[in-house]
Amino acid sequence: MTTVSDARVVRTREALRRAMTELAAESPLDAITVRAIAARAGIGYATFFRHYADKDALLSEVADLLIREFMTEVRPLLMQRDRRGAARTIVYFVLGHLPIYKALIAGGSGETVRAEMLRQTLVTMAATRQRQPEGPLDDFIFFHIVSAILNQLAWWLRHEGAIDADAMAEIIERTVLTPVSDLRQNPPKGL
Amino acid sequence: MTTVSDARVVRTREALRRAMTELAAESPLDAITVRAIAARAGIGYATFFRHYADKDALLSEVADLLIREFMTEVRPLLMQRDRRGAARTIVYFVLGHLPIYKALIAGGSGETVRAEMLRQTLVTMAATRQRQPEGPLDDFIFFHIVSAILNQLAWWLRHEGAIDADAMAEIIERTVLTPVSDLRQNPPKGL
DNA sequence: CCATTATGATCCACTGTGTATCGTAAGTGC
DNA sequence: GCACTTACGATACACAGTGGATCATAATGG
Repeated sequence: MTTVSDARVVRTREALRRAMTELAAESPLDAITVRAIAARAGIGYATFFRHYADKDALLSEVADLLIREFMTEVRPLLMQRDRRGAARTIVYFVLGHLPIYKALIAGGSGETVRAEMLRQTLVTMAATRQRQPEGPLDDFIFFHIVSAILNQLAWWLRHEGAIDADAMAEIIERTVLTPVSDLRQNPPKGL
Repeated sequence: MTTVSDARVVRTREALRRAMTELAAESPLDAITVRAIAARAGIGYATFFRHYADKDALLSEVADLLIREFMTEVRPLLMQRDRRGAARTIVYFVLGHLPIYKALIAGGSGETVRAEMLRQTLVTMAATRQRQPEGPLDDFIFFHIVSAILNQLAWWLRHEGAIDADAMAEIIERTVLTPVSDLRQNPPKGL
């Protein structure tokens, strides 16, 4: 395959990721053609396939980079007990990278991208988990936290300005983090 | 267009809805072709287009029927203050119609179907709302309730048997309904 | 029973995908 | 700086899926 150290390759892939991000902000994923991505990136159509097997591979890479960046910042906060601090960090991190997160999480393809981010986050976290899950409840809780926060952020980014960042952090803490923490400490009987 | 009272039309459309439901349980939506739907339904390819403009129109109708059925049963419960009862009703209703809900909410196209159900539910509820939303928080809360419960049900149906119905109802009440109720009664300052 | 109308079969133009080829241009290593 | 390597753009292609059209056939409702 292509050499990764070649400056042309780096340029081309960056252009493709950028084009994908822009287009995903404007329209649903299945309305975006490979030709449109290539055209937006300013590269030839066939060249696209030298770098990515298909549209979804490119989307996966974009989502993956986003998740890595996000996790690096947010994970340390999740480990400590300060739920409000964690919520604030998440909200302000998104706010600090508004264009790309708005495009991908709340844009025309947000649906698909959130599903991909959820999938990759679950895989990543499963691999790097501190302690093993103690039962189905742990799996459920983790799934719920990630999907609920992603969906809440999507709403927030689509209604920019409707709720200020600190209020949003409080909402995430009170509607997701704290209830889930209570559930874990006092599980339903029968589990 | 086609006459709705003609027995042939009724039969054909039922066959198409059934085929769509079955196929949606098996594979992601964009992997399902109109030809496959027509073949599964036992009707001609071109006949499909006499009844639905495209695949998505059929999916919309299927989702719409599902939502009507669900709402008829669940809405009265949501109006009262008995949150645990409402959660139990939701869970047992889904359990009582397991095949179709499992197929559509948790199946191969669950992603797309949940998005469609969320969309249609928001539209329906906006039209029949008891009182007008009092601000952005009401909009947000409604979006969160519907999407969080749909996602939790999807997890539950995909991990059938992992959590029993009563425990699931308790979880929905404690992680969604009660926190949201608290939020509404005591909103973050600044809203 | 008969006029109506949905249906199945088939054909077609159109769009998007992914592969192959080939001459050109740019980058890399010495 | 120069030669070698490799990515690139352009183009052509087979293939799959879409949605519209036609027409003879069969089911339906009055």
